[in-house]
Amino acid sequence: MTPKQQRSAETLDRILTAAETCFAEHGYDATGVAQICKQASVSKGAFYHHFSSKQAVFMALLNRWLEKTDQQLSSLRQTQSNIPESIRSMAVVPQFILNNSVQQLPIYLEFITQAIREPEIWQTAVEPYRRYNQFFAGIIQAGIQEGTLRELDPQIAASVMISFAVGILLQGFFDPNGADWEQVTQAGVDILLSNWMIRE
Amino acid sequence: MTPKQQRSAETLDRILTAAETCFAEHGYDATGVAQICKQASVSKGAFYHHFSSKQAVFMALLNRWLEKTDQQLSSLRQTQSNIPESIRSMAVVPQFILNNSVQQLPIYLEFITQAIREPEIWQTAVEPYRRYNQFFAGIIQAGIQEGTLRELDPQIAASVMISFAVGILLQGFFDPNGADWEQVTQAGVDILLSNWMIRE
Amino acid sequence: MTPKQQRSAETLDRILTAAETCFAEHGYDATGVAQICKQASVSKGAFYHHFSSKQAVFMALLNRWLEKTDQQLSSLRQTQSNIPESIRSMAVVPQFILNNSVQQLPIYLEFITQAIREPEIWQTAVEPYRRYNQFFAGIIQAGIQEGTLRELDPQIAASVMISFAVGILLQGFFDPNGADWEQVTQAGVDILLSNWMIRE
Amino acid sequence: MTPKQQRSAETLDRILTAAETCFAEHGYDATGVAQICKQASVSKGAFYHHFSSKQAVFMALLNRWLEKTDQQLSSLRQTQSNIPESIRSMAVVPQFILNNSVQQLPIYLEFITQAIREPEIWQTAVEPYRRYNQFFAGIIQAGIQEGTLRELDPQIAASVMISFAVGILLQGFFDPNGADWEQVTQAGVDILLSNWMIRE
DNA sequence: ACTATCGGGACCGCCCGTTAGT
DNA sequence: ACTAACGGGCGGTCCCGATAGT
Repeated sequence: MTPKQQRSAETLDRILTAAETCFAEHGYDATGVAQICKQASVSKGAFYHHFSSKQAVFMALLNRWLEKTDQQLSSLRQTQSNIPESIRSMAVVPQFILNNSVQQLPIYLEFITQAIREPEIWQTAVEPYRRYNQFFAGIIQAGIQEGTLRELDPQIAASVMISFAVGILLQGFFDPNGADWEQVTQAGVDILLSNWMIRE
Repeated sequence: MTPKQQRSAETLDRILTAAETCFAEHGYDATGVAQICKQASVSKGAFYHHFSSKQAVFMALLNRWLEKTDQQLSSLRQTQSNIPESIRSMAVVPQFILNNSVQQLPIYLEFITQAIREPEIWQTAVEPYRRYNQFFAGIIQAGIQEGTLRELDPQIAASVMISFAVGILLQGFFDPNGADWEQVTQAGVDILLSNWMIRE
Repeated sequence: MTPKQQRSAETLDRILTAAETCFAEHGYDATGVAQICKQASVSKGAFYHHFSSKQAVFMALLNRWLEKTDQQLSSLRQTQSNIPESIRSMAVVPQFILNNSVQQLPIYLEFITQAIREPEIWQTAVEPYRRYNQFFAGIIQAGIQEGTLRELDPQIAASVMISFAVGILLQGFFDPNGADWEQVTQAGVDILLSNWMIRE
Repeated sequence: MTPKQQRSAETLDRILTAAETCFAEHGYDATGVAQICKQASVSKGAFYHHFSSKQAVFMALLNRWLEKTDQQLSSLRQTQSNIPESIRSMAVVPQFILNNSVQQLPIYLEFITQAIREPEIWQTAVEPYRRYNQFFAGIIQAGIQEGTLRELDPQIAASVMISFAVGILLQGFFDPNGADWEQVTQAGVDILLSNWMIRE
């Protein structure tokens, strides 16, 4: 890695981070390229050297997020205990997200909003999204095989679980004080497991 | 002079409808006032005669939607059967929405997105939102009283239920063919009720 | 004509005239819309209310010029004398143009240059251009019928005449002092007529 | 080091050729330096290593063209026959240009357009231009001396001839199918010679 | 109530040229 | 000799809103 390449990579990262901040704070449309450049202490020339358009930064941000999520998910699997315990421990995730990355959440909403209208964005997002579904379906499948979960359609079960999580996130995001989201999450997981687990 | 007022009301409605279409199709920011006017076959002057700004139309649209939702909710309650049956029958609602008003959905997402940043929008939206929660909490409360549901915190239960529904809507909207959302809804409702209902 | 319409027409004319000046002085590309607006004492909003783009002004200018040329040509025909005299008297035209509208000439060059690349411009320009050819062919035809010109192909003869005039204009424009263009014109016309006229 | 110099010369030529193509296709102003570099498969640094500015390439192109024209003109003189025949044989030149280098022609128009506004360009172009005039004047002078052309002002005659040719080129370029330019050229040359030649 | 004209700001994208580095 | 990264400014377009007039 020559010093030049390193500098270039730093610039690129500064732009991405600045863009993330700005988009999160003011939204994609309300954020100007000039604003991003200023925040990143980078000239417009540099900006357009690294990205072909404002959209491109948005896409890059999306990809960056998807990669990070991929990593976090795979690290989530390494639990030694049985599947039901595993699922129960996942109950902290929504709460964690709501507590730690509230400011990032508006961007995720915009990812979705844009994905509807920009086929390119949708294409980029839908593939990982479906993979995530498979990931959870796999966990449930494992639970069935290990004999701790009753026989159920893993795909459907995964979708139920994710729907529940997504709903909590969206509402916790929109109205953080409208409910005790921690309790709600807990209650939801309890209900799911009470139905899925095999009682001895 | 009634005919004049009527004409005025028609113009107003044309603007609102046009705005709804445009916002849904291209998004709030990407939609220009001129575009709305053209779609509504109305001059810009007329637009600004009826609305003080683009934001104002957006707010009006939001209010219109909230009112409609209010009506639909209250019509939902008039079920003669017992509460569990009532809830079970609600399972068709998400599917109905996904089938019939897909093109409207992007605008609801924008309502949320904007609500985060515009306190005025948030204020307008959060009150009805909480009311809806209460509405469902009330239903559950009724179920407990009528003896068909076990003792549970109505608020939490309502939130669980709504979270689940919201998650389904968001995903069914983002990836309609990613899962059989009808089955997922059915499965979710079954799980909830199996946990909530009092078994005899 | 209401006062409003009148004001609008004035604005439009101010823009056109300003654009003509700027284009002639600095060229189409080097002239900014802002510059035109400033010269015309008009806001950008007004500019884009009347014209959809910078190109549109250019086209309007072209049309304006073509119309003016149409008028001048038709007024040229009303000569009482015979055709050869008529043609001989036209010899003053190039000189007149070179003396009086030198500053306009760069625009005409740009009309041609752009016409090559913009089919829309070409379409607009080629029709009148061919009409002008017909006009001169008609004159020559008349000379043949009146018995002062020998039998010759009017189309070809007209093209020869016009080619000669165009060449003089282009060179007189590029290098005004490179030759005595008045004499050259005179000599050319003499040669043409000596060949075309019927000697008695 | 010869191989290095050769490589450098090749690069330079690639840039010039690429620039010629781009300028001809999109015009000087509409062509970006980046575009030229891409077409030449060369980096911007290399471009500015060889040329100080975009203008400089343009000038280099102009010079290249003038040199080539110089060569072609001098090769034109080597005719053994008498001057009138020589002139008559030149009638093929415009047709040849129109047939073979139509795509180059827009660039020549830009040479002229720019020459009007850039004194440096004008200076570069006007000297050869006048030399070309002298060249043709010399031919006519020779014709007079050899007794095949009548006594006439060689300068004026040359200008008449060139004007005619220039006019044909410009029109044949603007509207190739507007006339049979071959016939027009032929007719023009015939007229000129019928007037200039000494009849026996 | 409704229209046409207008004001001027601001945004995205690009462009020409420079420079640090190979 | 050649490259990639960068600087900063400008240009066309559009947009929201205001105003003068019907």
